[in-house]
Amino acid sequence: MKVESVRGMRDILPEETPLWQKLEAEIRAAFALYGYGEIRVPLVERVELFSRGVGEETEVVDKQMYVFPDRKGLQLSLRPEATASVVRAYVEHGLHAKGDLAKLYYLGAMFRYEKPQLGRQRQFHQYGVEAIGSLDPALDAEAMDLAWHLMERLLVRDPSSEVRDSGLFSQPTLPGQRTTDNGPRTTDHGLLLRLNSIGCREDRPVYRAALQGYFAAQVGDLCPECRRRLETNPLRILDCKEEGCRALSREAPRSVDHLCPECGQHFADVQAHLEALGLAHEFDPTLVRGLDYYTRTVFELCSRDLGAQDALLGGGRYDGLVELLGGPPTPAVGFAGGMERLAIVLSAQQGAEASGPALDLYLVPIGDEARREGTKLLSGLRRRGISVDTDYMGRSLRKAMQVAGRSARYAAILGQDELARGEIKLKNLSSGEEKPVLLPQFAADPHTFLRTVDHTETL
RNA sequence: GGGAGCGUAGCUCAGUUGGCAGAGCACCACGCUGUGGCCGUGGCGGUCGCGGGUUCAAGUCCCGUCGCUCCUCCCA
Repeated sequence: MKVESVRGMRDILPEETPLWQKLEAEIRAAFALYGYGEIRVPLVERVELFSRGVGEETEVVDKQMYVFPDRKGLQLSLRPEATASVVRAYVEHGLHAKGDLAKLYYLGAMFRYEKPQLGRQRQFHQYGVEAIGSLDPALDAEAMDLAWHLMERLLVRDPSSEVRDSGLFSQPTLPGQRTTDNGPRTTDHGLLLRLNSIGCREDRPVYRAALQGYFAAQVGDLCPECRRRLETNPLRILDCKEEGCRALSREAPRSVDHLCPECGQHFADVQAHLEALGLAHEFDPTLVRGLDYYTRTVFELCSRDLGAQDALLGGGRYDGLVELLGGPPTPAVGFAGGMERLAIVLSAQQGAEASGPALDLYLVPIGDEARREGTKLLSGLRRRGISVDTDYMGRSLRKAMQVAGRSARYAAILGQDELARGEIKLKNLSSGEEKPVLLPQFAADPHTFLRTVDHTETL
């Protein structure tokens, strides 16, 4: 019986995992630089965490969330995002009682029931940060600076390597868009920060009513989906890509015109900090995010090189979520990004980058006695820090040498002749230099003896 | 959710109006009996995604289904 993977769930094979490991390492390093500590929360939560926290009417919860009963009938969800879980953990473990800003980051699998396509799986991976406990506009700016810094260290653009022709990333250059033919850059990575403020809990009903009033008067020009949104979630209309809806959205009331004095000042302060940081940002009055918990600042970091699906990560403030989930009133800000999208961009960038042999040494045994001796030798070498492997496929000497040539920097040949003399032959596989060494001494101090076949210049 | 294209060897793909299932790469053996990269010869490898239907005959035509990809949508 052949069982295949579930739709939208894919394997990441050893060929690809080094890329993911690099991604994860860069992300962890960047987060650590900004003072964030890792939190690991469960993949499974009670349904109501997301239906209440993220919002019943959001697309993510309403249409895309995996929901199932456990054996006792408890309704559970595979997490569609992590912010709600992190906040639950923050409240559950009383982190607010420590009276300090909690800076938490996570990295891991999320689940959304979507139609799979390149860079979008049903099990996908997100990284993100949550800074819980401060309303300081400088913290909003710091989150954006962190996002920007992370992309800078990942998206080092090499003009000699063309972005892979994947459709998603081969959109035609738009008018006014810069091309990549003006040499290496150290500061401009084609990044653009889109920014808006959607106000606090008090501002929202006022703005929502203003939007409803505006769109209701022109309901005939809205797409069917947006006619529904008019009642359930009028903010989402601003996000619609239908030309008719977009035209209306351009003239629609702006959330920034419905901010209370505190929110208006906060947004001004955030922008002032961004100016001070020198981050290129663009005010986008139609930017609203898909999840209900956002308040005040919302942002997306986009790449000018990615065409229509250009958002690398998104985030903002969620000053009401901690209280909503049973904690004290606590402001917070964070962002999340998709790993798959980064993996595609990175693999395009370093596709030609050849990695060296994975092993230090490959043992080529000839005959049964040598294989027995080899078993002992391998175990000892590994305990001395030499990465080493041997043939378990019964290959001929020639084939074993072939395998050695592509998987290791050195070969060690052990046969009847060598055993009789108490020796083993070491060979530098890039220079071809070869010499016999005494077996017990080599086993005791392999690093030194491997260097004795390094005299010839390697190409 | 709506629309389109594609599923043939481990991988990349040919396969004509329906008429014996193919190539390159990879793998294995040999040339070269104990020395890799190059070259040559041979070999292994297939429920043609799956299930029905039409037909003397289906990889090819029809219906269904699963999967992937693209557009749209949503977003990360």
